[in-house]
Amino acid sequence: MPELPEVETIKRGLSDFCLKQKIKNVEVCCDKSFVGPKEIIKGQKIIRFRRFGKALVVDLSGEISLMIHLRMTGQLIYDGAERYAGGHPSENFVDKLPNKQTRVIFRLNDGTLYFNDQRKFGFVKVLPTTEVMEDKFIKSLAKEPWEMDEKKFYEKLQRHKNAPIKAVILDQKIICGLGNIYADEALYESKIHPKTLAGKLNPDDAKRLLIGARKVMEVSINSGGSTMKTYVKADGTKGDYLEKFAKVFRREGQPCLRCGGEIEKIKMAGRGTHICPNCQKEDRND
DNA sequence: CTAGGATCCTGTCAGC
DNA sequence: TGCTGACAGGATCCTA
Repeated sequence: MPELPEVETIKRGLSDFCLKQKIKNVEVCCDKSFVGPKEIIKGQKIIRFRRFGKALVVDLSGEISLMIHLRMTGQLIYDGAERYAGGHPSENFVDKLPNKQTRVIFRLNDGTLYFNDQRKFGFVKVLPTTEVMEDKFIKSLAKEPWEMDEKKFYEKLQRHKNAPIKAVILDQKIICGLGNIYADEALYESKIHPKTLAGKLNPDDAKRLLIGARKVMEVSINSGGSTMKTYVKADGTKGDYLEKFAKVFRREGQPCLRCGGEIEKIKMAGRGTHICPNCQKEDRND
């Protein structure tokens, strides 16, 4: 669901709307979605938002933090004088809230922050601010594409030489931030077939892939993420990476914007995978 | 250690 | 209409 660009966009948006607000009350509608004691966050003020890969961290006063992961279908929606919504795209962004998928409700001074999550894979976790960096998930994350050294990336790929490259770049412990959309887009950008074994890639391939990953995510962040819909002053701009910038994701049957060939959808590592079979050749005899 | 598949959960859609 | 299976922007756990 939300990948790095979407979480980054949420981070920026919520920083605008929720910073310095006090959490007056917390209502947990689904126990599975909330980990830790909820009582201790009541009365605390939101002082900072941070992002680690696809995880959002909300630092509160009193040395308490919330770690939020949206996984596949999570959404964060702030409803105040204006509405700001991000995460899994759905019409719920404009629906009445709370709704059937609302799992946690934060009552703030000037509005309400809803954590919605259809499939309940995501969660909000309470932990001391000092322990955020020790959190098992956050600690395990690899660097993001912008911080990743090209050589180190190539070396990492060699350590997974028998796995298809798409599966490798979806692993947050290898490179952090890519999900199903941006993995497909980055591979298309760098003209690498997703089934190519990581060990078959040469240093130049690795470099192109890394640069491609940075590029597709930057474009998305600059357009407000692929799924963001911000309803600011009711006229609302809408994040539209998929419609405007995705070159292969959900474009099966349509022409490749580079060669005119037909985009195909295949299945890989249990995920739908989009390629231009002409630009991304599977067989490499080098 | 790596690689691959099942699994968590709810909802929607295509095809009988 | 009703059922059934496939699929969904993620990550973990288990097995070989």
